[in-house]
Amino acid sequence: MATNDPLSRRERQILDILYTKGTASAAEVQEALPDPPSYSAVRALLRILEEKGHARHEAQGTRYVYLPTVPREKARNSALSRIVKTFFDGSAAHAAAALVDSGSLSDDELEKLSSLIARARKEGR
Amino acid sequence: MATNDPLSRRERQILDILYTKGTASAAEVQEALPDPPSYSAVRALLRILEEKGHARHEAQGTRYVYLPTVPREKARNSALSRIVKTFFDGSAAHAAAALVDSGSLSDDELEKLSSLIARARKEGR
DNA sequence: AGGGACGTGCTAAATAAACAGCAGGTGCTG
DNA sequence: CAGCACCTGCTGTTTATTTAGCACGTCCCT
Repeated sequence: MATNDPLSRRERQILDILYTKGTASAAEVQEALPDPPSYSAVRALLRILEEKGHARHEAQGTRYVYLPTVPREKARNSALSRIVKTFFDGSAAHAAAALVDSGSLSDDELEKLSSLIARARKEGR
Repeated sequence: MATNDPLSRRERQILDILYTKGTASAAEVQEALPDPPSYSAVRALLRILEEKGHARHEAQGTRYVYLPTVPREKARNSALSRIVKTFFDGSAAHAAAALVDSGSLSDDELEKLSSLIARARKEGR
């Protein structure tokens, strides 16, 4: 039931894979894992994640696919806010600036972001 | 020497504290730690972080202060790119949008960000 | 229907992480 | 200068994590 208890290294890695892929079978998790352990080790970890309430499985035909219980959007917001707190002295603005400065945004993306900001400024007043 | 080996739970917590505070004594780390263990346990962890090359200490008067070896800016960029990859399908733009949408930016910050984007668009062409 | 490929549940063993305690050293304070 | 408070170095033990192995079930293919 808990959702903010400390995850072990492997647990974190697996959960990240689930968030990246959205959904994954045990075999997919295994191959996405760095230094992949045995298949049954992966399954054991998945079971633990389920027990802790971070993941669940759905029967898809005869096999299971695993997925995170906490919705992606929630998880990503809390991941962002953790980073903001740790590396940007709590300033989301600085973090956003770092992303813009990273140079990985296309011209088109920059334009869209710009209009998003314009909208936020209107709403915010 | 290594900088991208898997850190254990406590190691990561401590390193995060060092990045948050910039610099910290063993005692400060201890009190910032959730569920703080004994003082000597903290010191043991700090020693491990040093061995792994993630932290170092400087003698300040008679005691030590600890600090990360990897500069904050580098660490934060790699933290950001990890999140972008995991939660935003690799799109830094989406991540930036999420930050803007978080509503935690002041009007002033929005304006500054906007002009930063304008500059990026000029340079980027 | 037999055999192979692939799935699951469970459990026990090896490895890693986390922890606390002790010995000694230094400086400060009364 | 004796005692206290606080620091460091080290080491052994406990607890959590990570892992592999085995038994069994199901589907599919020939």
